[in-house]
Amino acid sequence: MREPDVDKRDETVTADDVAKRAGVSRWTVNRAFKKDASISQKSREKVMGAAKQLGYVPDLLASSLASDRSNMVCLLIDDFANPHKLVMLERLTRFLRKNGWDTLLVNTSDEEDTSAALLNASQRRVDAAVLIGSQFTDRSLATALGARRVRKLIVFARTSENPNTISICCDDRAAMNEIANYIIGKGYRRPLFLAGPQTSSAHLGRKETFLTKWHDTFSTTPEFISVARYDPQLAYDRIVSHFAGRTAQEITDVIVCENDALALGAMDAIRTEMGLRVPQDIAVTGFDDIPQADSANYRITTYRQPLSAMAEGLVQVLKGTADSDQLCHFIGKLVERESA
Amino acid sequence: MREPDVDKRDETVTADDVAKRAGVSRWTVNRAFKKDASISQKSREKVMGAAKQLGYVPDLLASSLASDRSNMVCLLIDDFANPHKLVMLERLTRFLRKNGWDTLLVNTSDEEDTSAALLNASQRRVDAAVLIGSQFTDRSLATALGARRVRKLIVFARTSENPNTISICCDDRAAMNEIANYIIGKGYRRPLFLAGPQTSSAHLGRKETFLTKWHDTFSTTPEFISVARYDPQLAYDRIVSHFAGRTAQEITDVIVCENDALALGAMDAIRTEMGLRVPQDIAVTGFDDIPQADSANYRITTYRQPLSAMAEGLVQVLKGTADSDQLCHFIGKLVERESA
DNA sequence: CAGTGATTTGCTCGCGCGTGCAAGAGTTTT
DNA sequence: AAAACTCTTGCACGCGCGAGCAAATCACTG
Repeated sequence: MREPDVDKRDETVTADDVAKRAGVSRWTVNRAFKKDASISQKSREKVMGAAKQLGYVPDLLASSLASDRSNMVCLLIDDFANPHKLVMLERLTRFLRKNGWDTLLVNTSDEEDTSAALLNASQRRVDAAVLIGSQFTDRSLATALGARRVRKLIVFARTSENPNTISICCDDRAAMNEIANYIIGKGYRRPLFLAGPQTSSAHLGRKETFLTKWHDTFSTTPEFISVARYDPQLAYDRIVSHFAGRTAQEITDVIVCENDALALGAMDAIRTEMGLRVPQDIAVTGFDDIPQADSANYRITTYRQPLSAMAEGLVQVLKGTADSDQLCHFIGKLVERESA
Repeated sequence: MREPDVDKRDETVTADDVAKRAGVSRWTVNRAFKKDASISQKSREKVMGAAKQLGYVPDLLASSLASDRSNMVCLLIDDFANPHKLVMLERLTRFLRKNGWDTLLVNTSDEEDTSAALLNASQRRVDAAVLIGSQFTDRSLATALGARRVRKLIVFARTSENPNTISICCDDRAAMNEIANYIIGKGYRRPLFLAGPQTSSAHLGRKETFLTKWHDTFSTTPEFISVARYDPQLAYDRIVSHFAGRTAQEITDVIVCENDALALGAMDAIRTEMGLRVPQDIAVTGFDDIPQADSANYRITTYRQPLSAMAEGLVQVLKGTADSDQLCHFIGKLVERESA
């Protein structure tokens, strides 16, 4: 059996059409499509039958306009060189969709300011805007908040000092301390910290935590360098230039990277450009546990954020059932591999 | 100076409010925000002034409902293990946004069928749905077309036999022939083709083209193997199992991969698991020119699709100004590196 | 300054559905 | 069997804006 009334599909079929066919009112039709609506089993079946015949589905645009809830969230991202973003996108879209939210993806790498993008999102009445990029300064966040009708501004996988935003992230301090302890336990004593953009407070968190921890333990502050983007290529170049003309393995015995994207570049530089071995000559650690970190070529010792739990946290924030104390204290897991 | 009337921002400000303040009608207000509307310079300035004071921006939701144009396109993706997707997402979102379209990202890796996702997209009245995943069979496309109100169904970076879809892709046949010629010219004579999911007609195109070309030249048909997803890890495992217990370099001198995602895994397998060198023992070619292909560790000889031109083509399709003959014949560029 | 055409402005009606209430139907209690 | 419920259904009104037309205004010309 094929769908009946196939010819009708060109014109938009509204709840009124279904109502006429099912012999009920339009409101009963729309009730039939609401999960917890007050409607009898009998008329729901009548409606659903008619709806299927006509190929009716509720119009979410009209629904959003009328109810002032769009069931869309806007994801702002500016950091497409970092493979971890693909993982985050996969996880977030899946969890959001499973819970009834659609995802609006906005590329903010072009925008000088995120506020334009946020303004645009607000024009669509998104229920929330989620920042998962890296270049958002707290200042730009502040101005961005000028764009209202964005009910919730959420910073994902990063801490934010801005009191008007909700931050969902793992406990970076605990995580970095765990990495530091691991490194110390392994006997490394001449670390180099490779950081990302200095505008990001996340990296401030990780870098500061590591440097502080090290200082507390050995009373010396390790060297650190940074790159402008979380981009393996930039990390590669930076490592090369940092060690140019020096005997790297005598200066440094481990490179602690702010995340795996940087670690990839660092490892490539160590092996290909400098001709050294990881971890024998110089060890490397990362953060995020991206898929490549587990590949045969890299095998990076890293820290896995509990992305699914964090995505679940985001859903709870959207539902308004979140426990705000827990949102910034997700606990991940150190993944020990061969790179350190 | 900070924004005046800050206190007003909590309530939604509509065109009516602006109209009252500017001393014009509501329709004049909305005209002021339309690029090519018939409105005098003077009243536009009046309106814009009032709008800025009140913090007004047009509501795209209401606009979409009234005009039946949402200015949204839906991107369907199921292939998050392929790093190339991140590049595509970056490019597409940027071009779309620059031309006035917002992007709805739908993760279809969970869905048994894409039609559910398409149905959902249609409920949002997207102007077009763009398939950039890999698992869409032409059969599923056919059933997916049952979900109407999706004005345009576009298959991006892949050919499609379905006449109801618009396919935007580079000329795979020309590209693969170029790769084949390159390989032949380099003197390789024992190729192995590593393909992706057999449901994808794109891979059919590339694989078939290569095998046919080879047969035409040497009257022998090379061996080929395949994996279920464009995932480096799967490619790694497949290559390992394929050569298990055999002296690989005697069987094969080049592995032609359907894309870079597979090439990454293949190279890792050759070097790490089999202890061989690329390209001296076994060469490798890819397709897509993902960022990692250019990294010091891989240096993959590959084929770069003209993504920006293709994204521009998508925009033209949306605008209705596309030259349909050209949509499937974008020409890319062979990028010669050290892997073959 | 009336007359003509070009431009600008206002307006009616509708996009498809949600909210909240009141009327109707169905069920239980005494 | 009437009263007292509960559940279900229908409805007026509104969400914010757009298409298309009619009225109003403007810019010239002779």
